[in-house]
Amino acid sequence: MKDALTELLLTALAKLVDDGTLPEKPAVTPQLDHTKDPSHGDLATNIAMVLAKQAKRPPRELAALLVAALPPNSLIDRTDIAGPGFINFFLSQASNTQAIRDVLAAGDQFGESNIGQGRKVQVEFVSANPTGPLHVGHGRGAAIGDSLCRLLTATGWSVHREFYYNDAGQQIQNLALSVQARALGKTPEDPDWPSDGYRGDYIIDLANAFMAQESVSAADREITASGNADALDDIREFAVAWLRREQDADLKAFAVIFDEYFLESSLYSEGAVEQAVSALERNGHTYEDGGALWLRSTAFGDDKDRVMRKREGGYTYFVPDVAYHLNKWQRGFERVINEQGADHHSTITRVRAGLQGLDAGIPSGWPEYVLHQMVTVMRDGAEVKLSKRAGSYVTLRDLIDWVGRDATRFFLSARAATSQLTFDVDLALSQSNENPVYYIQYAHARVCSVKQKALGLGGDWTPEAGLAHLDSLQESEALTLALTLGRFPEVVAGAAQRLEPHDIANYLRDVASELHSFYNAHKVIDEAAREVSLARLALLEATRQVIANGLALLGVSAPESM
RNA sequence: GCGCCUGUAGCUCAGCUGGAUAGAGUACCUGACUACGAAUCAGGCGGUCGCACGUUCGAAUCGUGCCAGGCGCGCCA
Repeated sequence: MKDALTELLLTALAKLVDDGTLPEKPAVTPQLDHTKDPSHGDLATNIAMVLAKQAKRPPRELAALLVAALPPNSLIDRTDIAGPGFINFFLSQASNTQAIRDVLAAGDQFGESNIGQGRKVQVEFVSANPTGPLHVGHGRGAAIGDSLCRLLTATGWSVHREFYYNDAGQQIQNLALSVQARALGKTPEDPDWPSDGYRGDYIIDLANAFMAQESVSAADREITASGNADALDDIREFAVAWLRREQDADLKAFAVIFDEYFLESSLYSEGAVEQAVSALERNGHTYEDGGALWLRSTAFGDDKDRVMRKREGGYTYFVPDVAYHLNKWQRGFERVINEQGADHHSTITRVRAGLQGLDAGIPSGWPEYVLHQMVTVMRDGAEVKLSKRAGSYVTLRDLIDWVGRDATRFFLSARAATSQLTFDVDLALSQSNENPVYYIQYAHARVCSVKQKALGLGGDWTPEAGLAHLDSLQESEALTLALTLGRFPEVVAGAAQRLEPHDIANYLRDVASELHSFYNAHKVIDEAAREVSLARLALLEATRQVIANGLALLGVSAPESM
């Protein structure tokens, strides 16, 4: 719809260039916006104000010339010149209801596009180390990252979902020592409990499973415990697999899947870390000082230079990260998006600096980052800080257990990632009009119910039959809704382009609201008025489809009854 | 002290690649079920868009400076 109107405007502009009103072909394509106020029409453009200066005419006069130059068409009912020089377009009834045809024709593919043209993009998200259950921050990352993947897929990208973790570092050593201590009957209160040990109750379960020689299989590994409490390597390996399995269970409950799990340890074992370091040395971006090897990251915009190899020999944490990203680049991902908590934002400059220093032809803004701010959980009017199981933090599993998967996903992805998020457990739990998830799902279920009733009448009481009578849709509520449905592809494309899944949640709120308004104002099934009834049925089915498609992008279910 | 994010209605938040009287939910008040799902709808109340300058025909949106909150500033990961 927007595109068709843009074409008309371009034709009109070309005509004005021909007759000398405009000195040259405008460099910008006209901007068309959906209006907030119905008295401003359905779509509006500010192009006359933008071009007023070079046309050397007042905006309103230019607008009038532009309107006069519009080719004849069936899209526009009438136009209006308003305010300082806006051109308002009032769409024809047929344009308004076109979306209904489009939706029913495309079905669950409505909203999709081929903007990505099949190009590869890798999205790394969650990337939790296997030292404990996933916390709410990981949950936010999982919800946002997964929705980003769905949005990118819907817009024609070939998406690779990756989870990166460290299975061999100091934190894992602390984990193994903690499990061993539990296996030997110690508690965190004992004086010889490992310093920096993990204190959560899950360590007890883990130790018991190890001693019972249990077998565990996670998405990317499986192992049987030796049950030998003296064998720290055995414990380490088992603990990692056990926690990976735990995390997989949580991710599965959250409907989040990955194509690949990438181990930090593999970067060492396959020499990728050493190769990256040598390349940086060879390119002259390093120097030694105080027994350590430094990266001259200030040459790439960092505040200060960073230590790469510590005096005692080990590499600092960002070095394998550089090697990892070089690996991503070498795998052919010219586009990479990392979704992570904002508390790690300081690594961005370092990793990019390291990548630049490799002289591997990597663009300076690569990879892209989506950072989410912190989540605080509120319940009964107070902040919840502890989980029984994990001890020091609220887990993703806690949230799912409390409010269910749909509400958890919706709440975690319905806000801009850049905003701190307050997760109100009581609100997410309420089965009432207070809860936006139910509000949207209710709209879907309501349509399903009406559709069932219509289909029960037999004959041609189907949404498809209504397509022949769309011109009988005349009420403002119906036309408003139809126009909103037609915006869905733009909304999806915009959310994917800006990497902002919360746009979808906001849009669905609007759709549900307009559906409910229409529904309350007009009876859908009236056997005495077949044509308009069938047309309304088609409108409802199109609405249902758009809600289902939108919820799918958020990983939220679209129930037929509630 | 430095960097990043945030500051919009009592509360939770949209709007932020500049556009027309600043939106939604919630809370509060008033109405609507002998109707296909009232988990709904209609109406009302409620805002110096943190503050101040600046750019612009036009600023919540862009720039600068303050103020407030969060996160990060390790030879920890």
